[in-house]
Order: sequence, then C-alpha cells, then structure tokens
Amino acid sequence: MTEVPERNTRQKSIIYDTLCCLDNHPTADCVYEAVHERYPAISRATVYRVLNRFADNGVIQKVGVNRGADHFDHRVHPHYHICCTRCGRMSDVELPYMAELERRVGDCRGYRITGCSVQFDGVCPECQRSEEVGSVR
Amino acid sequence: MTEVPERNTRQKSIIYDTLCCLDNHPTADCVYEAVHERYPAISRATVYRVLNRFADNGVIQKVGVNRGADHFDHRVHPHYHICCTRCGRMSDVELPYMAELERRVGDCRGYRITGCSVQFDGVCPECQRSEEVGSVR
DNA sequence: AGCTTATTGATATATAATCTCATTAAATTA
DNA sequence: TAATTTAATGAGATTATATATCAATAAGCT
Repeated sequence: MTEVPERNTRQKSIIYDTLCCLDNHPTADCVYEAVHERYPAISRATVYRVLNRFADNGVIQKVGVNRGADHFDHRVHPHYHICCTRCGRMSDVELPYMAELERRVGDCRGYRITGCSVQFDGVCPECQRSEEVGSVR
Repeated sequence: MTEVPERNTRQKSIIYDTLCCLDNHPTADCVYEAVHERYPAISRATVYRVLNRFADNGVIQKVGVNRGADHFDHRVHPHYHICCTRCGRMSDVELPYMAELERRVGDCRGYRITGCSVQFDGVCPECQRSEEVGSVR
C-alpha cells in the first residue's frame, strides 16, 4: 500500500482543461490537436500518457470502442454511449445504467468477470444528412 | 438491386474451414497463422479480406473488442462474449440475449441506432493461475 | 538553493488493419 | 475445350492508433 507520489504539472492541467472544454467525447488525438494549437511544446506522447493516467485514477473515463480510437469523457458517472459507424463521433445515450448485468451471467468458462461494457452503433445526424444527399445522385 | 457475383475460391473455403476448426474465437491473425502453416501461399491480406467479407455476408460473425484485434466466430447466432484483459482470449458468455435493448434507449441525440454490443471483460482461467504464481514470490 | 525522481519530449517501435496494383484464376460464353 | 471477362489474390507499402525508450526537465521536498 505504498503511496505513489503524483506531481501536478502544467501539462496535466492543460490537458484536463482541454478535455473538459471540448466537452464532446474526443479521442486522444483530438485532445492533442486542441492542446497543440495553443501549446505546441506539449507532445503527443504526454497527451496519451496523461489521459490514460487520469482514466486509471478515475479522474476521467476512457471509453473504448469496438472499432477505431478510444474516446475520453470528463464525466465519470457510468453511462452508455453511441458511436457513429461512419465518422466515429460519439454521444451519450439515455438508458438506465444496468449495474447488475455481470451478476446475471450464468456460465463464462471460468473467467473472473471484471467489467462489462454496453455500446451502441449508429449513424449521427450529420452523416444521416450526407447520406441523403448522396442517395439523390 | 444489382446482384454482385461472388466467386468461390480455394482460399475462401480453406479460410472458412480453418475458422471452424479453430473453434475458439480467433483473431484474423490467428486464422492467418493456422492457414499459413498448411498453405504458405495464402497471404495475410486475403485472410483479412475474406473474413471481413464473410462477416458482411453474415456467414460468420465479427466480434469487435474495445481493446486489441477483432475476433471472428463461426457461430452466427447472437450471443455475448467475454475477453481476457491480460491475454485477449475470448469465450462465450451465458446470458439471455437482450434483443430489445435498442428500443429501451430514450434519447440518443438524433443518432439512428443500427446496433448494440454487450461485452464482458475478465481474467481467463489460465491468466488467473499465472496471477497466483506471480503473487507468491 | 539543492536534491530526488516523477514527468516530459522526441522519436522509435509495435500492432492491427487496409490499400495498391499487377497477376491469377473463377465463371461464363462461344 | 478455348477464349473472355473481371472478381479475387499476393506482395508489400501504407495508415492508424498506441506504446516504449531514454536523456533532459522540473515538481515538490528538505
């Protein structure tokens, strides 16, 4: 139970603030782009590292997706997401959180269950519009 | 509604047979390895292409995972999976399929929902054993 | 101010998958 | 059966996402 000292760096606070400002569910690379615009000295590796560290500490939430880059959410309460299969854009989904899902599992071949994720696929409003345009021609 | 002609090639049947034989939930690369052992002339690109094509046609099932490579399942009925967070091994989970999940979603910011995936994370029996060994020293 | 060491930046490397394009070979037709 | 058409393949380059390495920097303590 050794306490791991953790340092507060300028980079960490900039990255956290940026994530909160973006407010959507950006990928690490999106966060990097936004950070880089104002602070070109901050490296991509640092953004990835810091976001993952924050997620490990529960300060933010890492939202894995079946396909494509991971997304990050500054809101940490458990909730579900939908990810656009065309452009990758992600949004929250309004569905009561099913905390008991793991307990409903019967057999799982000796695995020790540690988590469960529910995610929806779909087409975002923007991509729906460009679909319509595309179908006309 | 133009019919797309589809050709039956030696490669396709070898790849499908291999997937069925492996029976686990192999990644495309695992399938490639197994195929390659017996048919060194079949290329990795073909294995990836054919598996994805089969999945698109509903002949097999592509099982996306939050983290790591996609897995493929020759069983196509809807069911859930658990994936080992240490080694990536995947197994079936016994849980009644919740076909109505998408209909229970309230608001999803204008997205048109096309699918939903539920997946469990865990530690497989093999990795549990090696954990125990590791914790002794 | 000086010390310790967690953190960073730059870059290399890993992993998973797709793309390109010349060549091959299914399936159809003559 | 041979010729024709074009879907599919093989090899390798390329992309996307993420992590590892390691010397240099700087946070927090004394």
